[in-house]
Amino acid sequence: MPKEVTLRDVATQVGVSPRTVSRVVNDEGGFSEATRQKVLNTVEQLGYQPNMLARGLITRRSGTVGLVGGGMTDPFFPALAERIQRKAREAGRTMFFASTESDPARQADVLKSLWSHAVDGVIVFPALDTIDQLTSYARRGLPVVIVDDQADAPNLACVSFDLEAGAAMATRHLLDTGRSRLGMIASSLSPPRRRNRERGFLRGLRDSAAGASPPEVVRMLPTVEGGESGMGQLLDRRPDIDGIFAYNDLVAIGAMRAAKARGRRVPDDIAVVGCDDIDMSSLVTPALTTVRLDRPLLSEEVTQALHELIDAPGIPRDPVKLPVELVVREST
Amino acid sequence: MPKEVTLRDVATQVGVSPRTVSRVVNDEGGFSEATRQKVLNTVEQLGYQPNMLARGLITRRSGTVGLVGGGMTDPFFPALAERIQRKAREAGRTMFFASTESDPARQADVLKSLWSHAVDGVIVFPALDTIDQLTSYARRGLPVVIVDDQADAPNLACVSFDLEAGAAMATRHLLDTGRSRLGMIASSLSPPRRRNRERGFLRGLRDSAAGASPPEVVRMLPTVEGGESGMGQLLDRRPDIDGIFAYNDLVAIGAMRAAKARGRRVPDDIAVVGCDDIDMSSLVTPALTTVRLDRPLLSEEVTQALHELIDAPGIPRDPVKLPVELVVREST
DNA sequence: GAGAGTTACGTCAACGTTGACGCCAACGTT
DNA sequence: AACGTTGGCGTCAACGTTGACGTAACTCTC
Repeated sequence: MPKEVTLRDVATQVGVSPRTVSRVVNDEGGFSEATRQKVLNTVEQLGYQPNMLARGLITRRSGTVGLVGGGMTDPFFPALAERIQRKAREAGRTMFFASTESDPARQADVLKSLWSHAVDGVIVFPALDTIDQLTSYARRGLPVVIVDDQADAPNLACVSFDLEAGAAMATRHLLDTGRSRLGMIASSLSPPRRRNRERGFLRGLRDSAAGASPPEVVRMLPTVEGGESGMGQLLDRRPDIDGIFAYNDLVAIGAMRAAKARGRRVPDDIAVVGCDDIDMSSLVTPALTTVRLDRPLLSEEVTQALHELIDAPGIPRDPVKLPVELVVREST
Repeated sequence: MPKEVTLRDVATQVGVSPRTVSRVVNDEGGFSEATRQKVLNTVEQLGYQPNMLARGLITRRSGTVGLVGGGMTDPFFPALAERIQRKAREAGRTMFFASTESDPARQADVLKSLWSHAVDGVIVFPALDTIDQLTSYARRGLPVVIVDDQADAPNLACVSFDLEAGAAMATRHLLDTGRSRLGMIASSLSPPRRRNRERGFLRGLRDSAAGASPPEVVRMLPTVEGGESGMGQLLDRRPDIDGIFAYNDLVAIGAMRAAKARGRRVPDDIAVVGCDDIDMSSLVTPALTTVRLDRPLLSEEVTQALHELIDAPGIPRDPVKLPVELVVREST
């Protein structure tokens, strides 16, 4: 293979020292306009590309960020990942993507690998209860942005949606539209501290003056299949159930399928509310009422937090809590 | 920030030279069992992690691979990306992900960035007509696996689905089930060379003895919205149309929506066949008949090809063509 | 017991880049 | 005229690791 073009190659051709070429390439100043032109021309001509490994070895900045998530099977994540990646690229960084499959051990592997590749920072959708793992990295000097969980450490920022409020809104909407026997299909992958949706659901019920009967909650994998079996269990436990709040839209879609399969009509017999507002939710029949999470906003906040942590370390950051919105469609 | 633990730190603590530690860590041989134990213990104790930048600088292997795709909005891609990433990790490599947004210029940027990060190889879903761009990198020594297109160069492998056969199967299925006025919604992002689906569609029609009327083809963005407007155009051009082959499942779902919106029933009035078999396709109503692309198979072939190119360079590889399968559901 | 091979290390340079520092000429100030 | 300042560059070392090579001790062979 033809060896790479290096600073030295450009330097000898122009007739200056590598250091000067470096200065021009990084626009450090300290060179004349004439040399600048000559260097840039030669860079273009030879197709010089700086070697990020060498640069990173000395500056301790690799120009990369890691995105660590549970998996790409829930459409909410890819749509977000794409936006984050675009923003990272606009800031001149390249993105490592890594899936944890919601497994703390895998998350540990993934972080180890990213760390040894000297990423400048990571954005993490934490697997189960891994806050200690993450704060440990943050303390070792790695900028970490945690989505949908809270922690306090240097080099660490937290961004979440106000899912408790969202869940409460969804619940009140169910009650306001005449449902009174509610159930929730929650996620078996959320540790107690992160069960905001459940807290919001219960709060929404408590706040309501109406005499709704005590709610049923089941916990399932947050997938379509999980939603199907969750709905099955709820119907078994309480055949007269008439309103469901689902952990996310996939679960809600599964719940609607199971309801139909059992001869219940949505929304006539049972109302269903999801969470996330993935693209699919407006395409299914009936179109899903859901708590919309503003992905552009989240990606904006997350990347901004990360870039601030990287470029201005040491400044403590307050946790950010993003508002959510109820989108009423046909399923309620 | 606490400085990193290096080979030297381990070495001084154990009382050997850094080179010996390196030998143990990389299991090169040339050390006694006793030192091995001591080194490994100290590695563990100090939490030593090899610095991949330094290692990559000298070995010219960074332990990373790039995955370059058009975007994550089509669910086909994330599902594949996740499998590929898992296999890469099993092979000890970390994955860069980059989206080109189907724009050749962005693809060029992305490849440049990956190249300067010294990726060991890339898997590319090429944007439009960018074969020359890719072969150029391959010739410069970068292992490249191209999905769904063909090229010939050193360090380059091609893997595709036999979409022409798939499209022909879909078309014959439409004809065999009594449809005779067919239309196709193709993709405006496919350059002529890559219009296998269209070729297969037309071949399927030609091969059939039955006197089907000449087909209509429109080209749209391969999205739900594209499918909607494509269906609109087809119905305008030929109101009696009764069978549609869509570029992919998203387009097919859009087409079904548009058909319903215009009062046509699927499958009674119009049959629709998609392509890809994304998860969503079995969830919509009516469930979509589609040409299934075997994602596990593709990810297997693609990663195997890449790892062979990386680990055994110079061996020419024949293009791989993967079989497809028609899944008949309710939309036909 | 001399030569050859093997084992278990150490030494040194190099990968491509940037930080720290130094040098010289040109310029401005008093 | 002497002095500081600035612009424009070069030199050298260092980042953490591995490739190439050296070497001392030990083992085997006939």
